[in-house]
Amino acid sequence: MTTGDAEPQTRRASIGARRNPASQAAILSAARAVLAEEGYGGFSIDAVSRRAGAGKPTVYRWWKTRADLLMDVYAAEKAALTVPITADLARDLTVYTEALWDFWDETPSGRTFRALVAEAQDSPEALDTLRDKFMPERTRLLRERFVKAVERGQIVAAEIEMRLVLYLGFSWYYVLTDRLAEGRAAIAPAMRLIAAPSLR
Amino acid sequence: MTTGDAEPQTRRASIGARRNPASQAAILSAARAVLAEEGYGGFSIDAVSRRAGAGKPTVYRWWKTRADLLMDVYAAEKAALTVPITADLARDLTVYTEALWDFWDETPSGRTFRALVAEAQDSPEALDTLRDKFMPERTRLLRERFVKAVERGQIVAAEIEMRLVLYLGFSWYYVLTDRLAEGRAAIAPAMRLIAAPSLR
DNA sequence: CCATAACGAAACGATACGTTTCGTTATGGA
DNA sequence: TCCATAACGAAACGTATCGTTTCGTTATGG
Repeated sequence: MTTGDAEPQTRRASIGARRNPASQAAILSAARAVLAEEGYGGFSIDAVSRRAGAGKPTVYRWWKTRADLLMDVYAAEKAALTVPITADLARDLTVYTEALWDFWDETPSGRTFRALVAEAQDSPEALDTLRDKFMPERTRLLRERFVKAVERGQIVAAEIEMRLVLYLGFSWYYVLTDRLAEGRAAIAPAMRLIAAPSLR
Repeated sequence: MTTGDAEPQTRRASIGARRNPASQAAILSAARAVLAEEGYGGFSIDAVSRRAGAGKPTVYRWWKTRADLLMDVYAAEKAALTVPITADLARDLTVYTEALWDFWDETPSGRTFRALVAEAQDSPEALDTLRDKFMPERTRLLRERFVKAVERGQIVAAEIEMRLVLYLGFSWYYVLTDRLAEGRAAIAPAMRLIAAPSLR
């Protein structure tokens, strides 16, 4: 109860032979709160279900694995983040990255993201989820911006993947070492390098 | 016993009122084998001590935390990796990175590295160890190469940190998503970008 | 009206945590 | 030579979490 996510005292009884969305919402909210307060180390299904006032079977009914729950916690923040789209790729990337890092800082999402990456090292299934579902969804707009830059003739198509990974790795490194604040000043110059015109 | 790291059947009894280095060696070897075969998910102190034929107190006597043990497992591989030093930074980085990725692929070190990063998301102490001890040791030679490039007037000093993080993030992304094989072709062009001359 | 299914609670048997207790071993200073 | 000392492996400690099962309760929807 140290955050505003106080769960109701009243028991959430059955509403009949169908799933209760209120249970799903309570669990998501509890998961968010646990991550914010305890980080990945304190994130257990037991802790989440306790805090949500839900039974563990209810948690597993809605989410098969911890990774699935983490992904939904991340998605639930529904950040109003879009990648700007001008003719200046470096500038667009800089604006987006600064907003993303703010988002990671000001919500539990940074910790959720770190938890997802950690979870992916624990289980191959979680890694597949991260690689084949989470990342593609989250990098779609970003990739489009690189495609546009190709169409403008600024960079070559064969380098899209390489530049995208340079971009992602840069943010991953800072968030995974919990040094977002220290890396702030490096964003703009890094984006200029990542968006630099292909030579020759 | 599915690797060559078979542990002795003979019990390692006390050798008196002092630590037995054979126990340390057996535990390191067992930790290496567990990581290679089970990955981070199967890496527990129980599993390691069982495999080493050692008591858990012996493990904790030599290593305070799992992160400390993981760091020693990584260090024990003592890769014969050095960063070449010519006037061509991009080429030096490419040669080094390809060797590093081979090393990560051919030894349990890739998995050990992934385990370390995951462990750092679990505990703040492990993160400190990774950030303040492990990474500085592992990136010393790398940083020196960037310094040399500055001395040659190829890049500006203020960009060293930014370029180093671009470099590290690139490898982190591929190893943490278990996609080293797929990223191989991107190494050389990425290194050319990271080592590109500072403009103006 | 009643078969159905989700609900919270509690307990299950495993496994891992980090620590303690035990009997055994052999050192190294008195 | 003797003996306090400390590390050894083994086993057990109490606690926590895993994913599952069992239970009585609830209220739907065919």
